Amino acid sequence: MHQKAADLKSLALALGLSQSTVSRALRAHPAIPEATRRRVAEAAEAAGYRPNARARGLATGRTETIGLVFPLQRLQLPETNFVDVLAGISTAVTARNYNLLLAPFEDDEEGVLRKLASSKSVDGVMITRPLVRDPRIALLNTLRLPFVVHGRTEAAEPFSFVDTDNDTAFERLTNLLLDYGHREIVFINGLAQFRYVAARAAAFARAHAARGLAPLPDAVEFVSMTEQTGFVTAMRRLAQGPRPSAFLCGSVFQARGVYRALAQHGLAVGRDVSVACHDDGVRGCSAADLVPALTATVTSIRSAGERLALDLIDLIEQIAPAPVQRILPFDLVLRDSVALAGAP
Amino acid sequence: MHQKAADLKSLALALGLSQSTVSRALRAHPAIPEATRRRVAEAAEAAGYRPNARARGLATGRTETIGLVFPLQRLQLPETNFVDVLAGISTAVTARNYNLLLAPFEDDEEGVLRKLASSKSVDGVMITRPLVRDPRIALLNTLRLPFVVHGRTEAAEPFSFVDTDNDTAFERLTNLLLDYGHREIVFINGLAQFRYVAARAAAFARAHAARGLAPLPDAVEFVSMTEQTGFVTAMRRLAQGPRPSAFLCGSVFQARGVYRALAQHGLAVGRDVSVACHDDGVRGCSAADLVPALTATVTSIRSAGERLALDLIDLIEQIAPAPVQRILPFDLVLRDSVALAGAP
DNA sequence: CTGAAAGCGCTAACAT
DNA sequence: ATGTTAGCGCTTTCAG
Repeated sequence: MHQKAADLKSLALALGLSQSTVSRALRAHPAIPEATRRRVAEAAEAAGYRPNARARGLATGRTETIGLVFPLQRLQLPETNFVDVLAGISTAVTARNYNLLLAPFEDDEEGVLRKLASSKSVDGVMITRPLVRDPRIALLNTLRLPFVVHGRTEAAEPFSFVDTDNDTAFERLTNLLLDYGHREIVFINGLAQFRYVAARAAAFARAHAARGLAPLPDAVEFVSMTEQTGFVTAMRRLAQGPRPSAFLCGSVFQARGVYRALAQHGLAVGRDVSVACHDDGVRGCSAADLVPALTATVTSIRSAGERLALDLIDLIEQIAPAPVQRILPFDLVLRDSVALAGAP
Repeated sequence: MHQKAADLKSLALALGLSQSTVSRALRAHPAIPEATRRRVAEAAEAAGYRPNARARGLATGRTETIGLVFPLQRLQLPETNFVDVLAGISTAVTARNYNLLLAPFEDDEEGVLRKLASSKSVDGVMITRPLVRDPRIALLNTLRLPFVVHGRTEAAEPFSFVDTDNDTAFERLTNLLLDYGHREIVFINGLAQFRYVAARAAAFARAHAARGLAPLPDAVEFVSMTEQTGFVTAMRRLAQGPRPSAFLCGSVFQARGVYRALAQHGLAVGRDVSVACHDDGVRGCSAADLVPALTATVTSIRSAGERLALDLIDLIEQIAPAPVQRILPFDLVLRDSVALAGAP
């Protein structure tokens, strides 16, 4: 047995067939009879043949690789849901037999996108955390690089996205607190530049308006999504002016900080001050595990990641017509952190 | 302005040069005079030219892409240092202008490695968490795919690795506890199949033996590296037999669990029972932040990830001769969790 | 049903 | 210093 390169040419030679026949047989081209297909498949198996991805890509114009573009910084934060998104994406690419190219950037995201597009190293990309108005949409459209956004944004042109139903979730959370009689609600939201943060703030306002109620002045705090920020913000709000009757948080991280602040003030979550939040299902950070258990709208950011990749692949393979726009559902789970306002 | 394909051919045509000259000029080949180089560079810039990565790869046999092969499961654990490794790797590939291909697997790691090798989609790979005897080393060597291992293993053939100095770290940690007079030390270690776990256990034994001391029977617990496991294991050891005088932990996660177990038993860390551990510098999980602050050997797993990628790239570009074997240093940081044994 | 031949876009001898 | 000419390993017309 001589160790040949195990490429198409040598396979064809060994089988006494032409390269094209072997190529077709391997890809189960209809014009190839079952018998030949089998024979070729066996020879390929025996030789340990695998097509050279680059050569195939050069010939077909496709790489079966998708890219994930993200700020390097997102891996450096002490708290991040990025891993969960990545886990979902990994599941999807494994299932669909695609490769995943990680494209971190420090500041020049546009450069990275341009490079991915023109070097043809991926068939499409996923981008995350869109701004309220996000220039990447227009860029990717002109680059003609298929893409799916994790989250929505305002854009003139249509684009594909996978997003949590933030509007409804925060409307329901706000309504829940209002139903329980809370009128002084502080909403610890995320940073204002992100579209989902804006959507949540709008939902909060909408729920109040629908009942002819006005939120507290400065009801909404636009801060980062960390335990520390949740803590600091809650401490500040507890120190100044009348005590809020409830806190609404954008993430379990923030809610943890709020719990800590309340404990520090000797206030019992639920009895003294209610807390509710949105729970993305980040590993090891479940609203259910706080004490007392935290009322939350729960989704799975992991499956959002999975859908993100699956939708992109469908788009690339034209299984789905563009744009694919998907809004993921959530459950509102009542636990112990919300109680009637002004109870004993 | 007509929108040409912006490939080498059209560039060459527009410039009135041959493809090869343009190709050379773009890569600053010495035989090309500065004037031409400039002219070409400007035209390329203007046309927005970027080489087609696949075509270049096919011609050169190189992709400027490295792969990271890992069990999908590692992204699903509630506690993992994987993100930190990934952050380091991302920094390195960004700096060296390489691409990073993520290759998750469910069970068939060998299949993934074979595929990466034969499809020629990466120039080399990084593998992690080697077993005591790891079959991947031999496989990768026969596949002739350049690789660097995060961690060491027993192997007949030489291979490149980046590893923490586990032996020395755990020898020093053990010696520290012994110096403080502790004789009943429980070592909450990792799972026995991993080589670094075995190395740590050996260091623990060595430190005892050097003083003619015998560890407790069943001194070493081979369990997973989570807070929960640390908690459960410590609870068990506290319930059965004489109370250990100190706990040594493999990770801050486990140490957190030990802290919780001690609190539950009304024991004060430091005063009643000492605790020491190894701290990989995982984001948001620093030994310094526990209360009381935890004595630990500290390293940066992030920079280990960075070295891992840098060494692989050096190997690929033959900047460094194989094998590159790097053992990373650590600091032993004394904090408040270790006190003299049998003190008031 | 199968084969011959022409690319895909680039690099790298080998000329000149 | 620049051009000519083969490929790299595969897919895909186009003929038979």
